Formats: sequence, C-alpha cells, structure tokens
Amino acid sequence: MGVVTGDGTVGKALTVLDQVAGIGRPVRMRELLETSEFPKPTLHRLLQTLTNQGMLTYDPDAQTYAPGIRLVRMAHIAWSQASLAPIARPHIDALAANLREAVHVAQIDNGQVVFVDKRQASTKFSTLAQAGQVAPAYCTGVGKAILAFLPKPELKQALQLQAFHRYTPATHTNAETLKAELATIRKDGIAYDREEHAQGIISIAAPILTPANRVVGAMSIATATNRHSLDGLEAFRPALVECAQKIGAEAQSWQPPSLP
Amino acid sequence: MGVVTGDGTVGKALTVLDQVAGIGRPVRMRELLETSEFPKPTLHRLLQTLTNQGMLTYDPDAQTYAPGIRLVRMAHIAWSQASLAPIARPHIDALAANLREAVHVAQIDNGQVVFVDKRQASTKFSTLAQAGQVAPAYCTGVGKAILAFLPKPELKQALQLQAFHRYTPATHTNAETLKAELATIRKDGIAYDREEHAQGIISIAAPILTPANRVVGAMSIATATNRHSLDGLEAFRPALVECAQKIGAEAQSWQPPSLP
DNA sequence: ATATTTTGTCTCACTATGTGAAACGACGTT
DNA sequence: AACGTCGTTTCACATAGTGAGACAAAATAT
Repeated sequence: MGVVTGDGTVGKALTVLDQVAGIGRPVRMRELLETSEFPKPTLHRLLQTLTNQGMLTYDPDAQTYAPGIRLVRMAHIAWSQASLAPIARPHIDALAANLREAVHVAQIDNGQVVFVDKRQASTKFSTLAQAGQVAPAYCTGVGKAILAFLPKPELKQALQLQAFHRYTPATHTNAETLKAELATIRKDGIAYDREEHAQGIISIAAPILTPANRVVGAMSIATATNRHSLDGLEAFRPALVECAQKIGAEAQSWQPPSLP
Repeated sequence: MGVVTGDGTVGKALTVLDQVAGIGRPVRMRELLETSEFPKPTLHRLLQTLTNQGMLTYDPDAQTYAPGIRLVRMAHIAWSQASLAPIARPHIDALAANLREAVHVAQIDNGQVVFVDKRQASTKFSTLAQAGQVAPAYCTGVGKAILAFLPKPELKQALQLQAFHRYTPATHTNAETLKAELATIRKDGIAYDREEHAQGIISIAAPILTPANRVVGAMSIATATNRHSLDGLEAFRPALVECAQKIGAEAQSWQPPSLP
C-alpha cells in the first residue's frame, strides 16, 4: 500500500531543497547533514545537482547553499495560480480596511497550513504569519477550520500527519480532543484559536467553501489577548463569514492535491 | 566539458515543472507532450512523481496539471533570501514615492531577467512586470544593465542563451550590435530600453553593484512613450543611480549562481 | 450502434543512474 | 608535525528510471 514514500531521486532532491529553504539563511553541508536522513556523499551529490539546476546557489567562499533565483521564479508563478491569493486579495483588502487586526488566508498542504496572503494590522506590534509561511493545522484557527470541512479520507490522512506538539497549555495534544472540536466547528461554521499555537495570540477563522461545498482554504482575523478577548472576536464574525463566502464563490477553479 | 546537461532525473523533473508553471494555466499531458523532449511514458511518470510530491496538482476531472501549493510554500522563503528584494524594498519605496512611474528591480538567471520587485505607477494604465516574472535580457533596460557589467565568462554564457527574437523594430537581433551597446552602457553606467521589448514602453536602468563592483541586479524606471520621451527619462537618472548605489552597498551577501 | 482516432495508463526487459562505504584531500587547530 | 573536522572523489553494486510497445478509455467519426 501507498506509504508516504519519498519517491526516488526527485523526492530526495526536493526534500533537500525544502530543508535548505526552510532554514532561511545560507547553510553549510555539515548542518544539513545533521538533520538529513541521507549519507554524506548522497547529500553532497543532491546539493550539486540542485545547484547546477539553479534551484540552489553556492557561495564558494563561505561554502554555503541558499535558495536560487530559479526557485523564486517558479514560486511566484505558482503563487499566482496555485493559490487562491489572487482571488482573495480584493476581498481581504476590503475587509482589512475596516478593522485594525491581522487578516490571514491559508490553504492546507500535507497536514500543514500554508499562509498564502495576509494583511497586517496597522499596529506594528504583531508577530504574525507572512505569505508562504507554514504552521501546524491542529493548533491554528485556519487549520482547524479547514480540517473540519475536509472529506473523511483526506481528514484521516491529514490527522496522521499532525505532530500534536504542545506549544502552549491550550494546545491539543491528541487526535481525540481535536476531533471533538472539529465536530463543533463543522456545525458552527466557525473556528477559534484560543492561544493554542502562541501565548497571547487568538483568532477567529472561517472556512472558504466553494459553491459545491468543498474546502479550498480558510481565513482568519487574528489579534492579541491584550487587545481583545475571545468574546470580543465575536464582533468580527459576520464580516469574516461574509468575506469567506465571497471568496469561496469565486474559487471553483482550485485543484486539491490528488492521491496516486 | 560541461554541456548544459539536464542532470539526471531531477533535471528532467524540474524541466517539466518549469514547463507546467510557465504555461500559466492548468494543462493536459497532451499539450506538454508536444513541447517536451520526453517520450510519453517518461513524461507521464514525471508528472506523477511531481504530483505526489505536492509540486504539482492534478485535477482528475479535467485531467489537468497545475503548480501545487508546496511550491508556494517555498516561494516566500526563497524570495526573501534568494533575491535582493528585501534589501531593495525600502529604497525603491522611497524612490517610487517621489515619481509617478513604475520602478523595477531585477536579477539575472540563465540569460533571463527575473523581476524580483516592482512599484507600480499610480497610473493604472501600465502593463508592466510583476515580481517573479521573466523577460529576455537582451531587450530590456535592466537586462542590458546587468549584462554590461557581467564578468566575461558569464557574459559569454549568457549571450549564448539569448534568443534574439525580434519583438519590435528596435529589438537587437544579433549579439554584435548588442555587444556594441553593452560597451557604451558599461562606460556610462546607464542603460535604456528604446521600445525594444514592447512598443510604446521605454525605460532607464542602472546596474546594482556591490562595493566590490560585482553586478547583483539592476533597477529601472519604466514609462510609456505617450507620457515621456527618452530624453525625458534623463531627468530620473540622478535619483535612479543614487538609489541603485544605496542598494548595492547593502547587497554584499547575495550569492551568484555557481558553475560545476 | 460500430469503427476509428486520440489521449492516457501499464508492462517489462534493459541499462543508465543513483547509491554510500571507504579512501582521500584540504583546511584549521593545538 | 600530528590531529580533527568537513568537503570531495572513487568505485563495485543494485536500485530506480527508461521507453517501445501493448492496452484501456474516451472522444469523434461513419
């Protein structure tokens, strides 16, 4: 049966690429070697391949690898057509204009939430997600909003990928309590992050559903506990839901990841 | 010697990925098959691999492939460290605030110009580049500004990659006339696009040079012929050059693509 | 309805490609 | 000079990718 196998050489190369990109600064082979599952010569060869493929860049002096421009090129194109950011943009602009909190749009990928767009609160304070960043699904508002509306097989698969790491006292640490909450979310059409991912950060999130009722993503309004209480977030609910609906109505085109 | 060989399976996979991303809409295998150099079963397998790697997405109904979200996830990270956009951002913001024309920042990748950031003119009119977009180097202001300051071996390599397609009557159609212009550009420290890529669009471009005098990119101010003449662009020159210098001063860190 | 073409998927013998232990080399350090 | 740490190269080995061709499934024609 289909183990989540790392498909041959290409899979390995992409793993390395992800790793380098994920570190977020030029990195030496040594460092990668510690995290990576690959033996030294293999890693070396993969890095070389990626480098003369233009996906990575190599600084001979520092002996460091960093993401290459070819990746940037592809990435942007992908963003502009694979994500629903372009569709969402005008709507969240309109929404964000009327409030002073952060607005996020996210999609799910392999059990992780990928933020595809955001509007920062005008307050310079917040430490919130940037487009392209990832977060776990099980402890974020957007993540739970998506999970709650996922078809069963995909949900099952997604749940298996959750690490259930305890970020804060409020974090779900097992699938059971999470599942229970998902049922509520599904009923209400709304999800909350009650400081589950970061202390002091809460959010209210709504799924983005196509007319055919498929989840394609979620959006949230996030704030800090010293600015609003959970109850206070309730005030944003109508606007949030309406906005999510508008986006969903236009989002027929998005394609979900497929299974082999 | 090192032919620009498409390094094994990974190279092939990336070629396909690029192709799908480049088309810019969900695409069927058939269409890829026509352009691609790969035989049918190979292409099919590559598409499958990329799909269950999350780099592509497959719509079973339409039987189409499109860029996947995993690519998006890499986007932000890559952009924020592989490009000099983050460094350039404050400077071009300041520059753009004082004029009503489009400002672009670009880097070079495999003979092509990659726009890594831009500030749109407030005039809603223009049809100009978006971040991540590519254009040929030989017929754009930024492209020529970069080429002019490239070290000889890299320039030679880059020139071989130019297609010299005639976009407009003013387009360079061979390496000789281009080289002649590059000499002038190198001397003046400034390049112009005289409607070489698109009718009615002109620009003035300056290279971005590190303190060690290496080109890491270029920036331009672009406008339409019905708004300004080429001579009119001259007015922007001092501000443009100053801005490019400021960016260059901060851009030591950037790593150029390396050769095997 | 039945043929015909077009497009996607699968099989399988073949070998090119990638693999990784081990040896080597290049620096830096003590 | 001897040692330790990383990076690179080698090479016998087998896995993993290859692609002609057969097959299946749609779509279009007759």
